[in-house]
Amino acid sequence: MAPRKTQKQTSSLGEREREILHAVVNSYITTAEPVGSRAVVKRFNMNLSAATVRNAMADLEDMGYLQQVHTSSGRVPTDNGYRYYVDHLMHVQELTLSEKRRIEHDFSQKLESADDLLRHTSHLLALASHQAGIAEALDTNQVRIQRFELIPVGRNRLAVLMVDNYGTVRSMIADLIDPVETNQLEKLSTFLNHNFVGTPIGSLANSIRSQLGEILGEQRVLAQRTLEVLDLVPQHQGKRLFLNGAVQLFEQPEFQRMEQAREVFGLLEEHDKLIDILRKAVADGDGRAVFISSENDNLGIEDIGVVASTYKVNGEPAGLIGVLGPRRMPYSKLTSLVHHTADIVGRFLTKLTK
Amino acid sequence: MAPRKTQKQTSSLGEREREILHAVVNSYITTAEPVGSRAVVKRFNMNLSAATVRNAMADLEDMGYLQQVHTSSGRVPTDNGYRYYVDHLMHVQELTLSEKRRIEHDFSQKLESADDLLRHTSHLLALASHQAGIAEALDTNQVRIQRFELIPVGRNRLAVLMVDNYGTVRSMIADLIDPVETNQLEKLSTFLNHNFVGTPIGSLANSIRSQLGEILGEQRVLAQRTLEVLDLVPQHQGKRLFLNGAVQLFEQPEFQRMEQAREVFGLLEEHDKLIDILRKAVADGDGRAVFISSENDNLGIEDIGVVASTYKVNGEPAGLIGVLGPRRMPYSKLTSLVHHTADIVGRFLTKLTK
DNA sequence: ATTAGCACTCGCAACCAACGAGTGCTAACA
DNA sequence: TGTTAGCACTCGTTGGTTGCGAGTGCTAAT
Repeated sequence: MAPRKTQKQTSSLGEREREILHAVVNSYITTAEPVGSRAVVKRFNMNLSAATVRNAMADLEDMGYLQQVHTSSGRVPTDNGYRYYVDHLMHVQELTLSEKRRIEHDFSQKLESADDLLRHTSHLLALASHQAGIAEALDTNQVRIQRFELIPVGRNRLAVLMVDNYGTVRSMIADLIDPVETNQLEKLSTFLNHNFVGTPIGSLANSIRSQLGEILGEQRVLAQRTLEVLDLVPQHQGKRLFLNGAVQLFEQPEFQRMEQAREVFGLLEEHDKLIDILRKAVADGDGRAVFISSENDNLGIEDIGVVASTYKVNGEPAGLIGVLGPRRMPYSKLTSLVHHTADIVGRFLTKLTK
Repeated sequence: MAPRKTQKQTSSLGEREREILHAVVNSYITTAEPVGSRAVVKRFNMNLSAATVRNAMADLEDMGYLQQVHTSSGRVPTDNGYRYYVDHLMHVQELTLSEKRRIEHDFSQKLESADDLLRHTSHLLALASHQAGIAEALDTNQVRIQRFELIPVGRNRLAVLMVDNYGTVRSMIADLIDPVETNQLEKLSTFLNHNFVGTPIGSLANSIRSQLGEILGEQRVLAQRTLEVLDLVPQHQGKRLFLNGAVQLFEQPEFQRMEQAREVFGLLEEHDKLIDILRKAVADGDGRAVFISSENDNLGIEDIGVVASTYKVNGEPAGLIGVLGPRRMPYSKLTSLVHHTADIVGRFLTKLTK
């Protein structure tokens, strides 16, 4: 057992400090108001006087975990405060069994396609968290072509069909100049199935471009046109991100000021940045993480928090989901919600793959 | 020529009143501030005294075209005022040739699929109008099946392919219990192509359900499963609405107050309501219209305006586009922007159909 | 019919005082 | 030596007062 600390230090916290920091963050998370020493002893009926707490809070401020919005008003957690809270203090609040059941049930209804499932996920997260719910579409390296089919349609047109390992069919139509000849078609089809089955959708275009030479000699026009069409695949992937429940952020007191609100909504429209944030949140650690506002960020957004988690398909990381809200978020509930949801999403997606 | 009016009347406006109403609305549209009598004579240097204008404005208020936000402050247009302005007063500000060119050019880049085109439209509208841009997806009755293809995939799976008259291919996969027999497949395929080609996508499900009996006897299992899959088509249509540029609304002074902003953003998330509004706007008239806030609306939203237009494919109305912003909008520019864009969208979509 | 003049209204910003929540510090206490 | 009570002080918030200015409606003169 470590010797009891009696000296204040800037590096690590004593039991009392931890307790008080915990109380402050908790209180602030629920009330959104700066919390003073008296409030702490009352709400958490500690066996301490306000003055003692006051001293401890002053220390916590010195150490950078708390912050005064102005001289002589209650304290508010800093980024570091949240960070410490999330990492060491909070009791993760597991979902109840019935909540888990409901989520599970919710998903079992929605097994059509991976996209639908993920769209639904963002919806569910928004609903359950009262924050903005985010779900990234499947990583394009996770989605692999399983089979090509070429089908003549009408006279001069060719339907190119790709079935992926999630059972989704992508299809597009190529306009040809000359009518299709069946034996050429078969050759091309064999060629595609032989060389590109198993290729991740994300790298299909490059993959094909690099092997273009091999085939061009023989069946120039047909092949050329077909490959041009295949080149378009990635765009046809559709949106990479599903987002839901943004309006709920208006409820939060921190977004009552227009500036803030505008910033956040601006961010929410920039899907690339959003994904970056999720990715950054999850970068270190075990793929489940909390991101707090301006922790080493480069974007001008203050005062947001994110809880994110990677979902895995067949054991492989395949995408991200999460919720976004004000920095002051009920992390203790949200982490379990998000992580558990990620697990379920992963399981159902895995079930979809063949 | 009608005899000059010398008497005030509540029914129709004299030349002076019209002029002044025009001035007030114009001024308010650009400045967003209540406009007083003096401001009118100054900004539009009329040969009248403020007092005279004052009287006229009082009359206009009696007639319900103007409104005072409080006793003794400038006037603001009422719904009726906007309505009169839009219908009788404003000079539609045609797009310049270069603007038209740019729009046209913009579209010619995006000829992939109808959905892409419409997504792009909402984007373009948002950009050009500085309001929220909206584009409804193609009417499901406009999209007609042109050809079915059934393709065995692997062992027990069947890909169902539908090409529509826009060249878009819809495809889904049915899991079968028994391996596919080729001759059954051909029969089913012929049946589908014979009976359902030309059916609008929107009514396909019903159409098929009603003719289910005819086929079941012969090839029960295969047919059943296939039709089940086809039943899902409408959901696979994806979102019915494309929306863009909502953030820009934050710039508008009328949405600085949180209440308003929240209301509008709430509305923007309810795509069904949005479509209703567009539809209502366009219901009467020639399919091009302006909708002003609470004109006979049932939803609790105040203070919005909409400019909408129907786009036609092969002469048939096929969907709606429009912009949404505060009631105080530069209608004279926006109407031409929206209507012209609708024309172009229609033309390009028509080009897509085969 | 139009205009000038004038008293009046009302929102808005500035200022002020009172209040109260909360602090830091000091001195007393266990 | 850590804890507590007491107290003076800070600072945001609230509510009331005031003055200003934009704009009006009305009346009387043109």
